[in-house]
Amino acid sequence: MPSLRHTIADDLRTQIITGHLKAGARLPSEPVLAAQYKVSTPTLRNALALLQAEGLIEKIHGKGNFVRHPLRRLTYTGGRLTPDTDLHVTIRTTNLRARGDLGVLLKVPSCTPLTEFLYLTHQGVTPHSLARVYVPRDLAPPELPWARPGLAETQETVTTRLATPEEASALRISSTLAVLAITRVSSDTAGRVVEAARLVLPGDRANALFITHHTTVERGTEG
Amino acid sequence: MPSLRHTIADDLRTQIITGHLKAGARLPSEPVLAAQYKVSTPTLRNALALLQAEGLIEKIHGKGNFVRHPLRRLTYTGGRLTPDTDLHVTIRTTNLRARGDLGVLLKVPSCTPLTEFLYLTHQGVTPHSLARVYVPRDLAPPELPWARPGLAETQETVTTRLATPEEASALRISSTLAVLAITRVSSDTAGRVVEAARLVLPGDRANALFITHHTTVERGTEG
DNA sequence: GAGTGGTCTAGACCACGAG
DNA sequence: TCGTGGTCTAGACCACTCA
Repeated sequence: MPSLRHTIADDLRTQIITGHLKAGARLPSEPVLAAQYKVSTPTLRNALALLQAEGLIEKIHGKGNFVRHPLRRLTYTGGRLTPDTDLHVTIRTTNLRARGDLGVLLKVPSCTPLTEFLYLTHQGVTPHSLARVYVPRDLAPPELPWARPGLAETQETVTTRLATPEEASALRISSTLAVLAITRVSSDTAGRVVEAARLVLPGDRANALFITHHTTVERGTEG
Repeated sequence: MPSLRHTIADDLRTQIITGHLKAGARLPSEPVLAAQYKVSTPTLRNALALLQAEGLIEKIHGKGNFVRHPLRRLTYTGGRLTPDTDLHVTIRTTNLRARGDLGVLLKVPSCTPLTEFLYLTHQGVTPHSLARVYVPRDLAPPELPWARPGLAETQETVTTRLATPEEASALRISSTLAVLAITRVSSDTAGRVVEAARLVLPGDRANALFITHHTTVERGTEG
């Protein structure tokens, strides 16, 4: 037996996909919709939360709920964001010292001098991704790490979790929205970690794409 | 100003991490906890939902809320699940025909005969991942696709979304829990799609790991 | 100030698990 | 049968946006 919120979400989803509700359109207010579906407002809000997680609607506090423009998805392609028109990047640089899990990630002792680059990308006025890139300060920092010669391997770990309140406000998303959290570690041929990065992408508008090119014969490297 | 649910989640999280609440222990019932924190039961449940999304607790209907054993995380490593002791796999084979997005994914015309492999992996009694693998029936199906010679490229797209009700019951997770959804497409040197797979991993207990080996010089392949 | 969504309350009833 | 979590109700109050 499907729950009420799923039934309502299914109905609204159909209206959006069929074009009955057009991209950019504002939905009726939550009390009005709740009355239409004969449910309480929390139940209606649960239904909208499902659509929000799917990236079909956008909730804007004080303004209303809006149908998202379809397929405006940000694609993270193994190592970098795909270039896109209308994409603005804000970078803030901070010097700090390794501590705790950051030291483990970079394989450096505690208190090693690091440089943190905080990237915040916007598409138009909409924030789209948040990245913290850490580089040991003794390594040449101004270049793009992935263009540096001697780079041997990049490991990327993808997980999903709910946005922290800080991320939610920086990315202007709900703190109940899941995000893709990517931890990227690049090392050179000597095994030294050249760069570590933590990326946060809103789950309702982001994909991560990884492409593996296979060589002719795959050796049986065990795991 | 932090919300009540975050404050409560922070407190419980601290108790779990410090070992004040031990792995496997059952938390007090939700009405009891709500009374302790002097909040309503929905608010307390919202706090627990945060911890559930982090993988710190497990909610079992009719039994209670339990502290999860730490770091029992399933890691999907670009192309396959890491072998693990105590891992059982159930496979169901179905013959069907391509339609809609499945045809697009496999780059075959509609109604092309396909074989679907439904994988359900368990760790002990706990379901851990759900995968649907599609192979065109005219290609040799019994082998493991990633061991087949002539395989040229694997593209994997990672997104996050909420579990569908069907996935939730198959994986025995809450339908409010985010999952990692991975679409994997493998093609051979001729550009034909050898295999397409849709994988679903519970977000509270799964990582996806991708390793890129860089060659000496990276050509400027544009995106 | 009017209208919107965000958070929270204090219940009710149902479905599941174990004795 | 009893206690558990899952769902839902009908409100209240606050924060944000815009006129």
